[in-house]
Amino acid sequence: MNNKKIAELFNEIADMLELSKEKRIFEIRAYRKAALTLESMQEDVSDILEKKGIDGLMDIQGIGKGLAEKIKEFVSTGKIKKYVELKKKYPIDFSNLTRIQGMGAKRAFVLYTELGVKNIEDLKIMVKNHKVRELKGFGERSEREIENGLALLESSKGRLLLGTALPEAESILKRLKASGLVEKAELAGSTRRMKETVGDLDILVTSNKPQAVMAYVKTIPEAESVIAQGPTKTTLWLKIGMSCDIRVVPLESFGAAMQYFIGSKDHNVKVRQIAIKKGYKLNEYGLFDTNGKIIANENEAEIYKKLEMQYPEPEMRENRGEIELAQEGKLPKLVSLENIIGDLHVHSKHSDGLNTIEEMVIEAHKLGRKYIGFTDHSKTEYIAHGMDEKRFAEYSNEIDLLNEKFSGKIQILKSAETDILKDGTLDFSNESLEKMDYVLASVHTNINMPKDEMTKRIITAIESGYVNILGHPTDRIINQRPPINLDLDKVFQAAKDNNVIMEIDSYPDRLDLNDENILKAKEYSLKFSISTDSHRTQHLFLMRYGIGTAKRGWLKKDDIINTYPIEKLLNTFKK
DNA sequence: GCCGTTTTCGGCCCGACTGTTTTCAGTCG
Repeated sequence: MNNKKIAELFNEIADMLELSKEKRIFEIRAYRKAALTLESMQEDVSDILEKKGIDGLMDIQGIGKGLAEKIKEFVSTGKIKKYVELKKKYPIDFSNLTRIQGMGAKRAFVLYTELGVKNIEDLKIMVKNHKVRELKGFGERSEREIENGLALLESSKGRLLLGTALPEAESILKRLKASGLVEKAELAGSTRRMKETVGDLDILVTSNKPQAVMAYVKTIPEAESVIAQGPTKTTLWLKIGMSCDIRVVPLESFGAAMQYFIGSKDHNVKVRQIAIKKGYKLNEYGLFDTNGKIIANENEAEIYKKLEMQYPEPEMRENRGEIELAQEGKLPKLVSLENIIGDLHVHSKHSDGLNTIEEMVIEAHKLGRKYIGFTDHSKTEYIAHGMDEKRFAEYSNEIDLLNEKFSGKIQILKSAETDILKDGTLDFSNESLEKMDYVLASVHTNINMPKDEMTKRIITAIESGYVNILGHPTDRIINQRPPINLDLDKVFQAAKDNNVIMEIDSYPDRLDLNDENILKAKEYSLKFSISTDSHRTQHLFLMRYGIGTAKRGWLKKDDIINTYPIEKLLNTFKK
């Protein structure tokens, strides 16, 4: 993946430019913005170059001729000349040093010129020998902060999964609401936008006792230490290994604060630009006219309205075109958790699930599901106790019996998560496949195949005439395993031609397809199934993560097959 | 270095918190 490396280089170039005498702050900002964009992009820049050339790069928001050429230079030579030149002057490991809280390029440079610190290891030694506190602009306090930062860096695991962050945030919110000190407490930031990974938590509260709130938040059991605290904002370090900002705002500016703190940064910059064009000023306290008079502040939707825009749901706020749609009044009405009436990817004890089919069915019924499809593994998944044809027949009989038992309450569908084998064939006999209500097919083995072969393998399965849903299509595991090598355009086209549905696997470390790939799949007018990939009853609740991802991919109710009544659903599966 | 309904020049979001340089630069989001 070139994107991450180039992003790192761009950030370092920005760091080094910050040190030059002439203040090229907008050039610096351009590098940082491009780095941010590259980091969150799914498609590798080398693929873009290959397909569309340098123009393809320049189509990316925030990347113009200069940066596109630098990207191209990196892809073809592995280097960026400008970076190499600057690095001669500043032989400092900025990208790691600036990961320390409170350490930017300028402080890192002082450490280099005064103490010769080039990297984290050097810094550790200087901190240990108490050399840092002697520097001008640093003190004992700063040295201690750096020491803490170094320790933190070693213990932190980077961005946490949404599935870890969201429950933590909800537990803190619940505590704040129960404290009696706040009127409103809401989640903001990337967690509110349901981003698949989260760097820190942002919580917003309104209170007429901000001091008391600040005193209280230090004492919550989730907190390990206090990183910073002022009269209206506290930054905590949480035991789970991430920081959490808690801000107090007055009730009357709550809407403006929510708009600001939900982000994303890119979205906000653009919204503020729109405000400026209309002669307004927007900040976290409100929307103001030229005389400083408040136009809107208490209600978030009101702010968008005054800017002549529709209200975009938080999941869409990534500056990926939602602002323009909101201005035109053309935002889609996004799917919601309430629209979901079935789950089409569920495991039981018949393979690697923890619960029986009946236990899963009872839980799904409690959740209000109208149907549940079982998709235990096929025989190739021997570690997962996958089923052969004989065991599939037993499983099939059990489902028939349970359908009689639960008749009128919830319908149980018969399927299997059929492995797509190395050559693209399916891991069940056609006879067994024909007995299923639908076929979910996934790749689990030989995941390191070259792109052409992997694409061919999946398309072969799609064209078999048996597959209805392609399970976790890219097979990535967030923070652990990259996506398989696939030409998604070809796969999506084949899926379109063969009426195959794309899965959005809600399991928090999968979220596959992800938001960007969903947006791409939507261009092919594909349909989607949001499923939980449950392996125990508790997993049936994970649906909300898939919904969040679907909303980030701008999906509407009608795009999702498990919002359909059962008759319509079964029709969708007809070949 | 990017970008365009102020369009090829001249703008580019805005404020909080910290430490320490007592009036502000650096950092962060």
